[in-house]
Amino acid sequence: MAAAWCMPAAADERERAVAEVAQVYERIKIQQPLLQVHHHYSSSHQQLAQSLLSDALRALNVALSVMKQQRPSPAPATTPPVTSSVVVKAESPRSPSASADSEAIAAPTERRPKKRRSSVMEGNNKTSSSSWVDFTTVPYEDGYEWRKYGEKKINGTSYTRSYFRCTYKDDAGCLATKHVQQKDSSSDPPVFQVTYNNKHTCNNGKLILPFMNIKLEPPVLPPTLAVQAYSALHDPFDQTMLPSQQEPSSLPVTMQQPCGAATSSTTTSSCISGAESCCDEFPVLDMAQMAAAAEASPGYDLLYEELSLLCDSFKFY
DNA sequence: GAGATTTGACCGGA
DNA sequence: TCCGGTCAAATCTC
Repeated sequence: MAAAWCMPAAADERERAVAEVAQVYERIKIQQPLLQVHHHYSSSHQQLAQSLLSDALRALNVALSVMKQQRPSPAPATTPPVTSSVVVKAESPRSPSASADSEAIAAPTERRPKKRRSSVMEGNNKTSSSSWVDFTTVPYEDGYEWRKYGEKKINGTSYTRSYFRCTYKDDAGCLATKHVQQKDSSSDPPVFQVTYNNKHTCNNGKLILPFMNIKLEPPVLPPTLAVQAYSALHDPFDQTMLPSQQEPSSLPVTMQQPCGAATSSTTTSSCISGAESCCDEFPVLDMAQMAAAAEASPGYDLLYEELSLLCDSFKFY
């Protein structure tokens, strides 16, 4: 059965699954700051939510690491959104007067002619590179640094779209870009659509989680940890979720027997990357407790929803 | 003064 | 021709 994991037929599904898990990881990570915003929560609720989120992020990262480890061909940094931070400023931070002044001073005459672009624009390579979309209410920093390089009013939208590229584009040749578009819906908090293009090739794939103040590196972990991750994200009594009982199209159970051995760990900077040290204290999430917290405080609905999504993502494993 | 942001122009695809 | 994405000069911030 482990062989099935390595079969090319499963590659697409695996890629999809990895992307899905990574997306949930990203969303949880991005929405963590919500806990800091809602000060009216009791400290115990905050602690609970914090704990749950930290556990979920750790578990997800472990699972992602194992999944990536088992890919048939090495595809470094193809994981979509285990990345990226969005720094969206309030509309036009520049003061109106400054803007007006600059216009009055510089506007009248034409700008100098610009250099002609090279024949192939960077963006035109997108067909062969990755692109994915995320929706978030808190487009905060998430570990990568971005530089804004443009802003456009897009037809049919009420808000301008901001364009960002990796700060290290020049230094490291990182081609990661993204654009942020606030949705028209009058939801509170506002929802932003973040579209990512290309993966980060900078920073050696390190992921910095500012909220938890730890660094995660793509770890090399024993597959048993992934099983723990799976267990941690499920009601341990819900046997219907066991992969062996999934429909035929679902992915096989492979974490216990990966194609390639993954035993050595070169990472040291975080608990998640330190496999051995984490095994003993790997969390077991109490979903009932989480649901209760969600009921007790409306703000937890989002978090609960994210974690439920997370669990769903693991059903196929 | 260096680096980041703003913003109109430019470019290519549909 | 329109539109989305990018460029790059001008401007701002530290």
